[in-house]
Amino acid sequence: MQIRSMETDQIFMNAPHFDPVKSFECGQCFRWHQQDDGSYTGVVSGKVLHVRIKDNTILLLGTSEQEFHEFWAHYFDLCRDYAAIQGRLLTVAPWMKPAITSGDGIHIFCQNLWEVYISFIISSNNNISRISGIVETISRLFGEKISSPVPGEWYSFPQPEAMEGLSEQEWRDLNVGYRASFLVDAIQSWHSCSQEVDEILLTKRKQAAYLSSCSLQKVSGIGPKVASCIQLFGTDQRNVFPIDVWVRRAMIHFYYQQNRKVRDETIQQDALMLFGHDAGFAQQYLFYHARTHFTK
DNA sequence: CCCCAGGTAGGGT
DNA sequence: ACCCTACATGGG
Repeated sequence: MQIRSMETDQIFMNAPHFDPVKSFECGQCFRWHQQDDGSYTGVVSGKVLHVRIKDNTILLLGTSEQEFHEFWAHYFDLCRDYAAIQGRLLTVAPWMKPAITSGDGIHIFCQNLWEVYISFIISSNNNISRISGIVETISRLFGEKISSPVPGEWYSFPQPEAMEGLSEQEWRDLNVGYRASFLVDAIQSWHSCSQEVDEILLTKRKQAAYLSSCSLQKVSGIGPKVASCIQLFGTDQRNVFPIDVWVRRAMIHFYYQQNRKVRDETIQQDALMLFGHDAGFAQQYLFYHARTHFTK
């Protein structure tokens, strides 16, 4: 990874095996938006960043070299050896080749657990553009305005306290549909949920957050798929394999030889057995490949 | 009009 | 343990 800083608020970067656009588009995050010129702007932990790709170089606007090293490098997961992950995946599953080829450059971002928790409850039986729209709306209404060198109006993802008082009807008025009652329950349950994270943060020495799928699924609106997405994108657990319509199609296509009658539990078990601690990365490659190559 | 979307809950055999 | 369906909303 190479960094250089020509003027204030601006950084040039080269990183092998990191493709920001694929990473933004692989469905892990909902607050990175493409501008008309093809660049992306995102709001993360109260910070705004503008990302432009030019001549094989990544241009970052809105941050300093110090903040980049302290914050963005970790968020973009730049220290992980993705080539090694791909090598391990191909060793245990050569049929992953096409998915890895199309998804090469995807990084799994280190996102805020609370934001992931709420966003993926909204995601159930919903499409990505509408999920993004709802997340943007609640940020504008209940988040805090951010001042940034990046032109535009920006709002942070709301803190739990800012949404604690919302009634089911108020959620419905935000067009979340039947997920309104889920969200009321989820925000209520967050306290006990985050307490579990805190306890583990205190008892373990590493900066590792851990949440069990079981405890997550006690919350109404969180089933196996959403729970594993919260684990994968909101904690540092990577031995999880969220199964949605696209990943199911990809697994049926590549691994089960078109056998449509495979249960999700079976797919989950097989994937964890095969990929182990790399399961989350395998899942991202499969999801991205299916989304970009499968018509239906 | 239909079907689909990063699914889940609740009810039936 | 395994089906089946309703569920809001917007887009194709």
